[in-house]
Amino acid sequence: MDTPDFLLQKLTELNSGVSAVLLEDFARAMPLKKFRKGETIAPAGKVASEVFFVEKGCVRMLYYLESKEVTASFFFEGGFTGPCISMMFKTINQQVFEAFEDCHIRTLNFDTYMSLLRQQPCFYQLRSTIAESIMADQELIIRFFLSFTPMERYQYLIKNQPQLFMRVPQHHIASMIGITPVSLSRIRKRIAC
Amino acid sequence: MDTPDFLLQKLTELNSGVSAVLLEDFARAMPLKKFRKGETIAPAGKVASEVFFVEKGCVRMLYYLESKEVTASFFFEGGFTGPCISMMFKTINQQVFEAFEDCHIRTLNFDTYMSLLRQQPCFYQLRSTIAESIMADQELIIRFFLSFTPMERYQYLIKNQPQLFMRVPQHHIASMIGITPVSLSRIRKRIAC
DNA sequence: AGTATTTCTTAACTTTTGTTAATGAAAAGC
DNA sequence: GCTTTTCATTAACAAAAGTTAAGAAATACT
Repeated sequence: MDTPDFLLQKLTELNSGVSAVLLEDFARAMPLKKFRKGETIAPAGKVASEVFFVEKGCVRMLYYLESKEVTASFFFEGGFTGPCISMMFKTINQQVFEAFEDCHIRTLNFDTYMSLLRQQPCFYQLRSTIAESIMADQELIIRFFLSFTPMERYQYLIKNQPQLFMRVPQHHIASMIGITPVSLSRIRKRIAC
Repeated sequence: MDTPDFLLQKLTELNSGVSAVLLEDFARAMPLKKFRKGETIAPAGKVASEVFFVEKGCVRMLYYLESKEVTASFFFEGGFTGPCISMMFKTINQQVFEAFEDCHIRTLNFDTYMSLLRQQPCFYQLRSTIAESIMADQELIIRFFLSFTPMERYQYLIKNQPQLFMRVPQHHIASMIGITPVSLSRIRKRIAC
């Protein structure tokens, strides 16, 4: 019913060096929560207390700025995400996470996390591995903005994140690329002709 | 003469939870290397074997793209940096690091790092802390690109990284912002009037 | 000190993006 | 099934950025 098999599989794939038995303990410490489409999984404005694993559904991460919102990214089945910075550094969270579809989310609570690390210091290996893999993803995104034009960014996403186009409307993709929906529409026309 | 006092201070400030004695061992494992202005500290195109601490001078990080180069960032005294992703995941390095001024760099070699972690597993705490602090920096940069216009990015840098403007020519700052030097010049004019 | 190089600015022109508004198509809600 | 809302496209115009080139100012080098 509520077995964390999928999470365990993804934890294993990280190759953190932590034993299978311990990874099971870790996975079991992440209870399942369900969210309806549109619900907020983590709000901005306060210190976050938990991070997530997407078991089913799709999560949108966005920033609010002067009453406007900017979509930063989407996370699908198998993804680790959440307001890590707010939770780890106890800062006010700026990253809003919302269920973009009906979602099954496994959550890792800060206190649970700390107690796991205290009991079993080799979970620090897992922590390093997760942080470093997020770091690698972010480095790609930064390079994406620094060295690609909006058109190249769009083509990059088509090639590298095709699932995005099956599940997310175009105006959110425009936002991720850093342009308006109207501009993306024009870019698509330029490519087609 | 060659004591790693400054590095030790910065390691301590990370508040990783690792004891002062062990941090000293860690700092001593990072030998000092000197680079002349313009020299390459880490090249692209091969798997990186070490990461850095800037003890003196200024390091530029850049990407090559179709014979063009894009400046991504600068690191000054007290900064941890280097081709972490290449070193940790054994991938071909894309991030070029060069001495932008004459530099004193302390280097952490991959094998040394691994042996420190093996001997003293609590260095994993340090590893997590460093990875998470880089993650926080990168998250800011992504937000910087997603939600600011070029002019707002320029104003953000003036406010938050004034040392940049004392030590780095403007065309490199334009590159970091994601625009051409000509455009930055126009933005400066718009702000002045 | 004098020359060469780098850096910044400005101009003119092209290309791209933002903005606003209107239209039609598709999807969601009841 | 019908209405409402969301979404993508297009047009027209304004604003901003890219490109190329030229010139001035600052810097580096010998």
